[in-house]
Amino acid sequence: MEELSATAYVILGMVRGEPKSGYEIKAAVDGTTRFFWAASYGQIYPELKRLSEAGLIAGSDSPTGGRRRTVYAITADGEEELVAWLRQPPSTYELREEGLLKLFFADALPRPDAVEILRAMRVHRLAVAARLRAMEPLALERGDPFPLAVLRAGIEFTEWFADWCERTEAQLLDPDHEKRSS
Amino acid sequence: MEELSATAYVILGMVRGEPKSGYEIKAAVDGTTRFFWAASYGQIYPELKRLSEAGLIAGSDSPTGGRRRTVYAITADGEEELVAWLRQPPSTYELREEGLLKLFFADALPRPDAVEILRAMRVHRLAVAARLRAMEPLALERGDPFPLAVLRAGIEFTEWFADWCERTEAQLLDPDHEKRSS
DNA sequence: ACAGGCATGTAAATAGTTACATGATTCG
DNA sequence: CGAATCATGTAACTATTTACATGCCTGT
Repeated sequence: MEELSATAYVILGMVRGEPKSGYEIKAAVDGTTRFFWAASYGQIYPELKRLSEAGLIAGSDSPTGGRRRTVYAITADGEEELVAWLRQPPSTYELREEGLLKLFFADALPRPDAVEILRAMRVHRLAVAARLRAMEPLALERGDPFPLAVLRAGIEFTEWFADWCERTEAQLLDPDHEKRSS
Repeated sequence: MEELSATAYVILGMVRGEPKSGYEIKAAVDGTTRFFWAASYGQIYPELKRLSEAGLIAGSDSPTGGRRRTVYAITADGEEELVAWLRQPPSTYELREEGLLKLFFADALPRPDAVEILRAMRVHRLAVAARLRAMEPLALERGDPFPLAVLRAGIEFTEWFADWCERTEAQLLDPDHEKRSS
């Protein structure tokens, strides 16, 4: 058997516990892991078929009224595969941030426009932080320690980033006195 | 004219200032933006051809001895395109971190193995932080404020992340007394 | 002589997004 | 009734990595 894709493991992890439909998996991803690992229908549905054929998940019809619906449950093989993957040291780390890329080249802009990049980044991050903070009470209620920890990583990261933007903006406007208000 | 890819702008930004060969662009990316925006030869060389045909960069032969070599310089049109892109609010933000994904599903593992994920993440981040710190003196010498700011973002982020791993590990091992040593 | 770095490029595979098509159900 | 949501799926495109092929030049 070939290597599974990261999306395959996202699916395995998501259907562990309660079985889910493709639609529900997408919703779960959007509500939780989206901030550090996304998945689209174009990945999910074909992957569900592959995982099903490989025997790592099993689909069963579960229509809601006249609306056809297939929910997938993890199999023993699937659980084994998931756990084996979890035990391997993680190897994908990428902070894809167009704002940092633009800032890197901001020398090509007049100073006020360059600073504007930082302002835009900060505004965006503050909005994200608010959304994540709003999700925290729900995650707390659920009581699952790992998703909660991951959410808090997202919150802390986003707030740290917004703060970094603010500090860097100040430094660019007043470059000689970095240490004044420590 | 169609929209340009992010890689196209990376190239435009990299050849602004001194002209560079494809090989040098790759080296520059690996030495600087790699931590938040990478590019491979498979993207760079075809993109150089496209940008050249679009008149945004201009290549000129510049062999080193008998070794053929083409360096590309940005054109006025290219500079305009780059600046227009820099002025638009950034729109790609993604923290792709397999470790967080694994941690999210770590419920499937016995507790010590779950904690091991955090330890592996931390070890990795500490190694990255060391590499980035080693690059700081050079960036300081160069005196370009934007690349330096971006590098420092990388350092701060990496160190924050390593610290978060440590704190979260401690909390998972001793969940009831989160506030003891504030 | 040989290793390693400079240099250009392509092919194939994998990954991932976007847009669309289809149709049912629910809620206002 | 119409909009939103549930639900499944595909096609086309874009992005990205990996591996390979080729060949020159420099230092040991």
